[in-house]
Amino acid sequence: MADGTLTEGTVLHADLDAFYASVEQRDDPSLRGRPVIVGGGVVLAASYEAKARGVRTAMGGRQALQACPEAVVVPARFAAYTEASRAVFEVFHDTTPMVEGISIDEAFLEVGGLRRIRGLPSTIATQLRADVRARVGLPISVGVARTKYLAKVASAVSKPEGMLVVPVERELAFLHALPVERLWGVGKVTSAKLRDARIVTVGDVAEMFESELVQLLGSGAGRHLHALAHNRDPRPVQTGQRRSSMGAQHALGRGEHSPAELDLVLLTLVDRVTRRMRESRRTGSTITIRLRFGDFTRSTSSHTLARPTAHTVTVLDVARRLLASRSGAIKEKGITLIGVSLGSLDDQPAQLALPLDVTSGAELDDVIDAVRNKFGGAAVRRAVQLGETDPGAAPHLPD
DNA sequence: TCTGGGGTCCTAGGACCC
DNA sequence: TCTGGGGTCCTAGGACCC
Repeated sequence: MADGTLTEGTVLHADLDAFYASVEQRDDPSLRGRPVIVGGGVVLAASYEAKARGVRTAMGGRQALQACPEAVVVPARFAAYTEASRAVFEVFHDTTPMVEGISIDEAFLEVGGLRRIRGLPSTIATQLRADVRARVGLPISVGVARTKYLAKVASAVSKPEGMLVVPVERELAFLHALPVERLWGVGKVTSAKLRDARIVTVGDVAEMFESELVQLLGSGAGRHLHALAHNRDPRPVQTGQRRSSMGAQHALGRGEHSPAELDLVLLTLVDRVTRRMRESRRTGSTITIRLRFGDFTRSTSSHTLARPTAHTVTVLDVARRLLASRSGAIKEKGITLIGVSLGSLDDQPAQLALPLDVTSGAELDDVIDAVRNKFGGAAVRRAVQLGETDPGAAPHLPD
């Protein structure tokens, strides 16, 4: 760069700070400056005041209150977080068209093409933080670097409410000083394996041969970590990424749960997922149920349909059979969580034109005839039209 | 003091196909 | 009587992320 001795990367990683807790503090001034915990059973989010006293995300609620008895515990308001996220992403999109959302509260932004109109990446990042604060009222941290991964590390290091630019010339020095746990993909298990092998910093990882890491961690994780430790991360910021599965889950209390109760939970979950899918005009063909048992072990079972669907009854039927296939384990160990998800997502609105699963043209004709006889030709045309333009709006037929 | 509610990606074996 | 190499899909489980 002509106007500085150090070169700026063009990838921004923007990450809202203590997102859920910050929304609560924004909406209720009495919570500002105080330790706030969102969620009861486990901590979904903790404000920085609470984090300073040792409260961590995913911690048990009672443990959190032991660490910080003066904390204010508030229930989660997911609708408010979704709305806040939407508003923040609007600011992102006003900053650059190249936005890749990663989760409800973070995104990558490519700003390399904006130099002439908006200035250096660091200038854009500063403006972005001010804009989010002014327009949405939330604190956000931003990392600036040449690669996505490094930008993400930089934003994490800069928290809370900070900003960190890692100049290209200083990438490796910055990276190698960090603990291995900062590497994307190093969690509890991998961290323990690495530490057993006396690999403590990213620099330690960088000194190893790729083959050694592969031997230690398997080929996928080994190669991945080796690349990250050398800051090799060629992935560009990509817009238009679509989710590949959609699901819903529900934690059950310990103790007995009758089959009727489990079936009701299952129905509620299936209804939630399929409704969301119809709203976003997606269908899916692989149905997975996820269970957690009383001893905290887990299992999943899945079934793939011949054709994708978003039809409640079709999915429910499969989910019921999958659940029934695990009834032995449920009886034996007790059940504490049920989840349902649909994968292999697809856009197939035609499949939803009629919310009935038919497997042949003849069956489809029978259905259409039945509808025509009962409701008249106008109803058929309207259903088909709705199905083509907005599958989620296709009316369900009465029994 | 036990433990939300979403997601992604990887591995590995078996079935099946050419 | 012996029997390769490669590919894809499905299922189950595990690690990890926010």
